[in-house]
Amino acid sequence: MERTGTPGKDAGTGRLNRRIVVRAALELVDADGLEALSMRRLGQALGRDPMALYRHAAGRKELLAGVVELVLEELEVFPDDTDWQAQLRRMAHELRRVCLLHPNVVPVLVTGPLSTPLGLRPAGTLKPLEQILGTLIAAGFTPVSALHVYRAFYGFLYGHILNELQELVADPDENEALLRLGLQRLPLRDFPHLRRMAPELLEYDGERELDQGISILLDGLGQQLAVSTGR
Amino acid sequence: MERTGTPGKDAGTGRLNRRIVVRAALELVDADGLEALSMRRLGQALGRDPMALYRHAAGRKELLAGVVELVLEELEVFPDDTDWQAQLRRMAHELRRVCLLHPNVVPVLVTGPLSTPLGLRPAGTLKPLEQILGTLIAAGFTPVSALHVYRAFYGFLYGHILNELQELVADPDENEALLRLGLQRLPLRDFPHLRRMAPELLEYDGERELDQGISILLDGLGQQLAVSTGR
DNA sequence: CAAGCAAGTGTACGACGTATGCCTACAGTG
DNA sequence: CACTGTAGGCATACGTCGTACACTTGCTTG
Repeated sequence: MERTGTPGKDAGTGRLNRRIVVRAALELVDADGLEALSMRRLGQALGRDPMALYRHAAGRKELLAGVVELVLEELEVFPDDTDWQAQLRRMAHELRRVCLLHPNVVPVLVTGPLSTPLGLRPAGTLKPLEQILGTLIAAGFTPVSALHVYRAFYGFLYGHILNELQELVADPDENEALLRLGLQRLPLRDFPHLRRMAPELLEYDGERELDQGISILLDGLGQQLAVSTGR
Repeated sequence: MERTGTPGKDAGTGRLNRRIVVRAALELVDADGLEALSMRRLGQALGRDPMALYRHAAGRKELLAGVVELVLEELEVFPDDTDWQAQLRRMAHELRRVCLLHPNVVPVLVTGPLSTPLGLRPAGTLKPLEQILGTLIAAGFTPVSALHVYRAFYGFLYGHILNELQELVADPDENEALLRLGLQRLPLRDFPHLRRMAPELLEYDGERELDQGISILLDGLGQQLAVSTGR
């Protein structure tokens, strides 16, 4: 089997392994989007026949699960901090950071769990759940309460990230024109408010929005905890 | 052009229009999932050549946007209510209800906006935004504040719905076995808490979870409003 | 060295979205 | 009535996709 003269840094030389394959997949997705990830394209990028990839990933879907796992591995884990609220805030910003680095992965990161029962998910994708459980249980929450907080927290977080990624645009000027035009096109009778909110819509600060959202959540949680403790 | 003898209720008889096409697409997705929706399958279901569908939808992606619009049309709009918090709670449950009716549509409902700027979205998909803006502005919020509340609220809502749909299972007994097995498979060192939380994980009440989440949000909002009003 | 296994490839199939050009039916107009 | 324009539909084909299956190659181990 001749392998010399194949283009690319590591492509075509040495044996593949799962990590190499998944990493190349992530690079492809980051560069050209989810739909650009085909087994043929990936095989080409690695200097291999596409069929070779099936030695390292069961199929395209499972490969994408590996990509998600790889992205979540980039989440930094923090030393134990006694302030669980500060911890949650940090985790939120960390997930935001990672998702902003890999915006094209977010759709599959967010919808993947819909088609994979928790018992079948790759361990790496369950790390955030374990992390929050650990943080909250260490802070005195019962496992049930910790789980409820996780659901509310991550529910909001995913929603926020989806919102923020919508605001990412290549060209802000072009976006403004498009938005104003699009809003004008809406029927006045049905959209009296939205039609005149272009300035507000154009002003978006994702980090601040996230901070405010987390504050709302934590305030509300604080109040609920006070209520259930005061009983 | 002979049209007689074509199977199906309305399939094959009369002219298509966009509504018929989009509705048939929704039925296909509801029955067999998003991936089952191909132009060929849809054409077959309608007793038409797949190429005929392009007269009514620009392409598959735009067709899916129409499906989402159709689903959002099912959201009931309520008479004006002076209690904006009760309104928000109702809207949340209404969206939940509709999403539970069409779980297969949720992935595209949630991720669609990532690839379509707001100015290019079908008007129907912007109805929820307008509704919340209207409700909050009528309750005295400024447009900016209303927009921020919308983002926090809908962010949480989408996250909650994604969570809840994960919990939908065909066979609860099989799910339990799978979950227990899956949790046991996790390394104890990395997942000390999650590994023993099968009972808690198995107990899920989506409606209650949503109610509690909304309460958390509204409490937190109430507190933030009190802070900014007390300035 | 031989056997076994992991990694890789050749070939092909069924399926996909949609470009392009042509056909049919119908409505409107002179 | 004949003609034109338009909406709806279809035939053909192309490039692309995921992956089944069988075979080949390379490496490791006894």
